[in-house]
Order: sequence, then C-alpha cells, then structure tokens
Amino acid sequence: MAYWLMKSEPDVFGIDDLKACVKKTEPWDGVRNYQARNMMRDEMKKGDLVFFYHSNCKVPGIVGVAKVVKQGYPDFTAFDPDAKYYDPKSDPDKPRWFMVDVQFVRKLKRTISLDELKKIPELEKMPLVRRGNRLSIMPVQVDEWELIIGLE
DNA sequence: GCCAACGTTGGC
DNA sequence: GCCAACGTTGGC
Repeated sequence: MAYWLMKSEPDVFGIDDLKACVKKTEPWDGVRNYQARNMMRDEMKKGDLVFFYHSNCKVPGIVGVAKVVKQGYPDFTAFDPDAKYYDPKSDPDKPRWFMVDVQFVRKLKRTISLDELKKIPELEKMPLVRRGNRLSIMPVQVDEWELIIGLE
C-alpha cells in the first residue's frame, strides 16, 4: 500500500464537501497536469491512503485522511464541452486525462499546517514544503506519513 | 527544438 | 490581491 497527498482548495472542494458526498466518495476530476495524471493513471491503487490538503486558503495544511476506492480511469469531464475542465484534445477513444475516486476516512483533530510541516527537518524532502512546488498530487513516504500522523 | 509569452498555482 | 515559480503553448 502506498501513501499520497492531494491538494484541494477548500472554497472549491474541501474535506467537508467530501464527507458530505453520497457514500462519501467523489471522483478527483479536473486534474490537468501530466505528472499528477501519471500518478493517478499508473500508481495510485485501491486502498492507498491520502492526506487531504487544503491549499490557497487562510491556513494551508493537512486536514484529513481519505482513501483511494477506484483506480485510474478516464476523466470524463474532459469530454464535456460544458464542463469547466473541458479539453477538446482529450478523445474518449484515447483519453488524455485520468482520475481516481477517493473516499472520506476521517478529519484530523486539528489542521497540521504547512508552516508546521516546514519546520520539521525529516520532511524537507517532501515536494510540498519545497519552494515553488505546484504539484497537486504527490507521493508520501511511509516514514513521512507516520511522522505526520503522529503530530495530530 | 528553442525560448519568449502567457496562464496558473498557491503562499503570503 | 500580489507576485514568484513553474508548466504549457506556439512562432520561428
């Protein structure tokens, strides 16, 4: 089993929105970045655990845990001309974009802020705390996962 | 295939 | 809301 971190803007889709979904699951659609796409298409497996991270908000940080419940499949919103993330270059016969479904597991008792994570020397290799990082999905090492969970 | 222009991300 | 960093696009 592997561990991941996925960023989302709470104003758009936050941890409480996931919790409120039917069956608490939701397709992680709209990712239009190749690195992130590759991870969802090839590497994320059913049962993998995910840190749910709030970005672009007052206190950016990890707010909850989710899990992958459906492995990579084509992001159908790319085929819909009315969808926000429509991409005419993605052909249903040869989809360009992929997504996974995630399910709410739990909220953390508190937000583990980016600021706090940055201060931990063991986490300095995480792309998350690196300057200029824009990756919205990234792998988390087991020891990093356990360390962060231990901070809760 | 280079690289300038442009758009987006995301912390602050 | 600003702006640095970075990915993508498209002209050449």
